[in-house]
Amino acid sequence: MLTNRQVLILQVTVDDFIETAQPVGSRQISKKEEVPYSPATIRNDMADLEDMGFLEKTHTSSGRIPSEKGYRYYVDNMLTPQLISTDELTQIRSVFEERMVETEQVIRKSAKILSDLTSYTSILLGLDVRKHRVKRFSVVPLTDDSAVAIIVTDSGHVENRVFSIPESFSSSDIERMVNLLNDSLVGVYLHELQTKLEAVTQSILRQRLGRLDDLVGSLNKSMKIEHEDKVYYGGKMHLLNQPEFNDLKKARSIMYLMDHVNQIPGIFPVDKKGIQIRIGSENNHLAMEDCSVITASYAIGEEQMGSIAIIGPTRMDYKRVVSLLDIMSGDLSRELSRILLGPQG
Amino acid sequence: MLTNRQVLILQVTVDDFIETAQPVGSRQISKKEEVPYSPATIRNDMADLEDMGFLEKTHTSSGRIPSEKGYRYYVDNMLTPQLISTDELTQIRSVFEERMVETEQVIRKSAKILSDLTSYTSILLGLDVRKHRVKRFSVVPLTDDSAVAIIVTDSGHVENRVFSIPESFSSSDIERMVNLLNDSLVGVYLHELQTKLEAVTQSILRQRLGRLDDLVGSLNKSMKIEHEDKVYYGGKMHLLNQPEFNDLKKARSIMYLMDHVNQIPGIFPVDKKGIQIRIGSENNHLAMEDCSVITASYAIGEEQMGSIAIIGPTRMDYKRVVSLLDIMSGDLSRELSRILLGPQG
DNA sequence: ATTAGCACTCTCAATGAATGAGTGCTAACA
DNA sequence: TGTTAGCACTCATTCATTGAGAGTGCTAAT
Repeated sequence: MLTNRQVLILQVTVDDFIETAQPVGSRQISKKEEVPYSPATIRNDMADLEDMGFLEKTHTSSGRIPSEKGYRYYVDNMLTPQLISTDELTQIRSVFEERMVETEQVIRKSAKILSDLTSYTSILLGLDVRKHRVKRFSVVPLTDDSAVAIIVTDSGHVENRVFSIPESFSSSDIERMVNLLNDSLVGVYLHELQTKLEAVTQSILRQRLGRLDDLVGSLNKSMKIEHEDKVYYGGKMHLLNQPEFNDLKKARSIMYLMDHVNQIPGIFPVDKKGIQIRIGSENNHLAMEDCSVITASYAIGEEQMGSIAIIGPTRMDYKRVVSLLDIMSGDLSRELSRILLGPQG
Repeated sequence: MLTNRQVLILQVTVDDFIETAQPVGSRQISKKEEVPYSPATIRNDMADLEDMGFLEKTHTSSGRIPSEKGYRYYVDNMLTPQLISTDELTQIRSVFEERMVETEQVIRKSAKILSDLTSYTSILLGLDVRKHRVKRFSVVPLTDDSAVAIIVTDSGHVENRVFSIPESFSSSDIERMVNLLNDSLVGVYLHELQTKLEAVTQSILRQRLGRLDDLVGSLNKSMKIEHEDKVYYGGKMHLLNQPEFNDLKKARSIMYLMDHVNQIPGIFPVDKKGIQIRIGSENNHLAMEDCSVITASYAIGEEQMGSIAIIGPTRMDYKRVVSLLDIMSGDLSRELSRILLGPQG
């Protein structure tokens, strides 16, 4: 159990280190107004805090820096929400004021402003494409043996694929297929599309509707290309400005990671509601050892749709980032709901 | 005018520096088989080459490195095409063997293999979207007051925009607009779309076709969002592995540049046919001072469509890169032509 | 025209001393 | 008994110095 004084000293230490990125010494802490103790007293407590694993030293006679456990304690127990200046609030709101119609545009702008305000890197995991439903299916022939299939979803998202047309299919065949598919695909979730298409093929075979199954099969094949979820970044470079990434090797591996976020599953906690904080090794990835990730989810109507994250050094300004993310995820949810569900929704 | 010996020495110097990234000394050159001169002789010639601006010293008593002028001479006069190993050739060909149907997929893969083979960063500027022609225009209503407009081009590219429907337009109104637009837009180049849409609005007004001009106006507004050309990268990280970017500041600015290529016009010579080489400051951009860019264009049928570029340090392996780009641009043109024009084209 | 020889210059890595921030411990103090 | 002052000690950092090595420029010999 920590004494009150120890809690105070831990808090001041973390705050100071977050601000300066330098190991914090006892003398420095003692100088602060809110700490009425002498350096010697503070030294004793710091030694205890180190024994308990909340603080670390970089070398035998250096000041202390917070350990992951220290950050964890700080985040769990000391996070008083920070006031965001009205100036910055209006800056956020201004993004949403010019009524946009494109969800992608909204997300892009949000990523930008978030990284600008925090000086960290923001990552927005786009609308989870699988949760969209087919609104309309259509086909546009290109050449004799190829055509584009287009699927519009209820959220205005458009998926398209080129597929090849097996020989000897006339345009009326294609028209028949489009009608057939519109009948059976509308309302289907995108992630069910594959299965559904195969079911249609089967039913065609059963009903002996000519060789139409060939056509659907070809379409199905080109649909197999998986739709990866889009990832939007803001301020990738900000991370490189953090002093902890002065080491070129670290900088390289973190940049590499950023470029491959979508290939590495589970880097960001997507499903959970509310605000998540992962500190250092909690991210389960070597390159992220010195990073923390703060994630908030956003929703459309009642449905969780994606997440919005800030990635910064473990030494990041948790108070501020949490407050900003909180505001932003709310605004984003509202704006996207307006676009996709209409102003009444 | 350079003597034969000077030319030889310049060539050997550049080759050696490209290989080792270390300043080249007279002794080192004299050791090579193809150079039958003593270090002292070579020193004299090197001093002359320096006076003429082909070589530089990093400090008073270091070996020489090529200047930009030196590279330029090397590139213009000494580029014997390098033999690409059959091993690597098959590697390239294998990309194109699995008959793909999506142009984007082809381009993506090409970017990847190009960066893998060169260890530099590859950049493929996608099909110039403006050169595509409208094949079909259609609209899918989403809610009472919004809809998606979809334009399919003759190359299978799909552009889509959400636009808002002014109040009191029925679905039959929309249908009328779609018919109207299909009549007048099919065959139009994408870059003419704006002007064309305005012309249509005018003609609607003249013909007093109800308030349909409002609807077209709203559509036109959302079309204004410019279609930026897509940029595909391969091996962004490779550049960071080059010793010249060990300097964090340089690394940062080059990474920054890469992320904003599409915002900075003219970084890559797009229009020119054949192979272009830009060395260092010829790129007209501070962050690219230490980089060279080699560009090749690719075509579909007879039409120039985009470019394929390698960006590396000025000290890059020009011979090899030029040869690879040459092969690649040919293969890419052929493959894209096959996809978009059909096997006969 | 080419080369050997030599003095000279500059970088780089290693060494070591001075500095300073910070700790741990002990003894004094309230 | 909890807090503090004092002091010896540790370690990183900075700076100047030094020697080795690589390379040049010049001059004189071939």
